[in-house]
Amino acid sequence: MNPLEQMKETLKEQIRQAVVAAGIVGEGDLPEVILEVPREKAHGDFATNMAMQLTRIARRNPREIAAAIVDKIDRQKAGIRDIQIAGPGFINFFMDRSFLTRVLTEIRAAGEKYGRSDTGRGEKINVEFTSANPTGNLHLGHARGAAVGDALCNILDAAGYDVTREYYINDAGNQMNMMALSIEARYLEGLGREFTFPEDGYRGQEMIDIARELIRSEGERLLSLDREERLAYLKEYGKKKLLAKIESDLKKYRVEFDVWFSELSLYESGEIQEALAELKEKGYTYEQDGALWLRSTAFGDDKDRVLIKKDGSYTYLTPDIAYHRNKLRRGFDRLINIWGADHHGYIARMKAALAALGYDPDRLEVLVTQMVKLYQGGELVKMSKRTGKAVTMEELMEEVGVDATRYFFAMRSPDTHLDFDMDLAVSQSNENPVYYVQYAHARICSVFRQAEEKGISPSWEPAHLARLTAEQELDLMQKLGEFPAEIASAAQQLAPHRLVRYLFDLATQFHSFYNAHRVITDDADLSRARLALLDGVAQVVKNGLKLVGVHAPERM
RNA sequence: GCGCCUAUAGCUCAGGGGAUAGAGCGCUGGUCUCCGGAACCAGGUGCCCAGGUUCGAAUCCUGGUAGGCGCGCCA
Repeated sequence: MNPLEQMKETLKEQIRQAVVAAGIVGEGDLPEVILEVPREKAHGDFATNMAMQLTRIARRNPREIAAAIVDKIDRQKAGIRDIQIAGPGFINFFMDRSFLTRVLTEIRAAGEKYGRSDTGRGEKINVEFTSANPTGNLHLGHARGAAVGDALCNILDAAGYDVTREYYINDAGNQMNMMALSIEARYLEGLGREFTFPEDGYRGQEMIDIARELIRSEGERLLSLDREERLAYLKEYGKKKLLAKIESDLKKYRVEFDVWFSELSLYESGEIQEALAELKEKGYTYEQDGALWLRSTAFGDDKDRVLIKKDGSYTYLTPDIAYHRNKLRRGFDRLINIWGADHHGYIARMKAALAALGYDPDRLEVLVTQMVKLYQGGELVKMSKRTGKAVTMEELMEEVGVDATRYFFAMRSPDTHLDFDMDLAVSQSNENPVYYVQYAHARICSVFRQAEEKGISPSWEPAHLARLTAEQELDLMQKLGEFPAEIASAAQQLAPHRLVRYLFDLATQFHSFYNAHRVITDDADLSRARLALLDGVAQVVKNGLKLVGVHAPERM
């Protein structure tokens, strides 16, 4: 626990004791102490609404209650400089802030590990994201899911959860046959043979590229195979190629998965049959119109769902049930799925299926990322899956860059409909928020280069750090002290964008400080202390950006 | 028709029971003999509508309105 958190805990304990000592309520009825950092400086370093929370129980005026509590607080023990009762009954605490310099010592000692905590207590979480079908390249929407998913995983990991990143490969459904047919058509086309492009085929450029590659390596050999054999070959070949491309795109995007889980493997292992058998045994299936149905309405779904079609094949849902069952049987406490908004209608049936299998459906949490609209030159860029016209993730990385792309996606709440402004993201200017945060880091590195030339080094000697008494310095140290709690709260709320917000605010505080104070001065002790402060800021910016998947450059 | 998401400043978005609702962009003006001006400081109009719960609602509930996305024995 860092010094700031220690101070908050001590204060909370003092408040609890004071409430009881004042005889307002018994220990058992004590509400949780909520301690917040007020927006207004004039409202102190911390504030609690305890007195207002107690009005109903105590049946007294909140300001009176507040006065009674304040009277019993041991100011010295809690390191309090002043207490004020304000507004409807807030108790505002003004702390002795000299202890804040200890935050810098803490950061220095922890280095890259600063910010980590054990809030998650090693809870095992499986996060499944991206999971695009191996029928084409990753595009804009996948880039959002990947940025959010990976940042979330990093944050959960830093907060002490045991995280597994997983990609579900849909390599068994009809879409794979369609992929093979699409490549076949392009192959025939490339060889100048007669062909008909399948009606719902994939029209992306990647199908043409794969066909061309095949023509180079195989020539006309595939023509001699019988149709079934040829399509089987193309299916396998295409899958390998497309998956390799997906994996390499993600790697460029700085996302790496722990598990690539094949849907096909569920057929081979017999787990689909097992899952079906369990559902049948528990009595949640029935036959109708020649199909096998899941009675998902028994668990809050809109309608029942088909598991086995009239033709004997599975619907998409069936292997997916087996897959989620598999994840739970692997021992994960929680499953988090990140899905695009176009799949949100699927949540209810998946949860229903888990409930039917006897699992608590709340163990599955689905984060839905809303649609991304791309703007370029002030115009909406239209995309169409049918014609294969879409902005790919690769293009995005090339044109915008990984840092800006990931920052842009991570900085928004997943459930907001996002307007992605290409011009803004590309612009190497002060309009672009990603540079603002990175610049804080680069600027500090530059100061350190200057300091080194002059032979001045940072110092964490308490006597030197005690020189950091300016308000902006104390505020900065407090902000740095909040970093671990920010990570923990972003993890608990599954909200990576909160962390991005924090980093932006930290950068603002730093730039503001930097413009108001010189770091390298004639006062050697003060200079050394300020360098220690800058070291702390740089470390936190770097650690924070890393969680978002963004580099912290030393020069820009 | 039903379900999910969204509605906050001119634009893009934070805030999700608490004090005077914030930030970026854009606009206007200012700061620097000095460590990087991709910086800093100052300037302002706003919680879609109507009810309800509460000491207190932008936040929670109900009902509307508007936009997005779904609603297949496709995946």
